[in-house]
Amino acid sequence: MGDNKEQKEIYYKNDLDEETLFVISETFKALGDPTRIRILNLLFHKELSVNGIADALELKQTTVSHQLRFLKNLHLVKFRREGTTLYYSHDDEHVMHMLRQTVDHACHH
Amino acid sequence: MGDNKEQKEIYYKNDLDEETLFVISETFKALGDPTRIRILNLLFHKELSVNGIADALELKQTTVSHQLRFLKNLHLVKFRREGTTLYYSHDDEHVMHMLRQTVDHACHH
DNA sequence: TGTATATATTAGCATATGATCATATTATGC
DNA sequence: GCATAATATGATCATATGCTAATATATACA
Repeated sequence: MGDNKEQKEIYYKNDLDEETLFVISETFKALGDPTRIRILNLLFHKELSVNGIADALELKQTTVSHQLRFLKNLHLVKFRREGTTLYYSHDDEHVMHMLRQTVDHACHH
Repeated sequence: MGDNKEQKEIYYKNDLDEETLFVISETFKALGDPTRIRILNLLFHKELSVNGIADALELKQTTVSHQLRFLKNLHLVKFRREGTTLYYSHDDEHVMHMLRQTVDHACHH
């Protein structure tokens, strides 16, 4: 490896430690399912209730709820309560940015 | 939605069509497995033979071969032949960039 | 042709995943 | 308290996924 640009060069290990690997793969796994992609894409602009998401995407309430729990565990979405209604919104700029980039990449092709 | 920055604003659909959805989810699925992440991370710097990858990551040759086929089908890696040896290297800058970003994101935490 | 090396393919199995149904929880208003 | 609306949870099932062993293919070279 060259010695130029040493200040900007970052050394990357040939292999990743188990914990890092787990975090990375879980993050990408979250984006590796059509239903979750649709939900996150929908939440790109606006917050929505569980039933709001279900109606917009023509999914069962229970399906949406399960996937939202999955996304919430990974801190990719958050929610606020208003009475009995929970309004969900996205909660990870990095992931949303990657999703947007990849949507663009896929569309312009 | 505002009318400002109209030239740079892009309209995104509330829902994605099936084909786009498939491409996106397959791409992220590829990055959603620890073994494939390790292989791509290893190929970030250099090209390597199948056995080279297997040795570096302490994986079976057949495991590496299977995952390379998976990645090749998605055009994420390519190879060149030299005798009986196949040297694999990465073949998708966008995906490699996302991977690097996410590795950084996961490490600095 | 035969042998050795490198890689690919097939088949099997164990586990993970995602959708659905039924049911439970939570909050509101009467 | 009771009824209703919104959401969450648990269990089940079919399918997807990933690793492995065994086998096949391909190339080089004697």
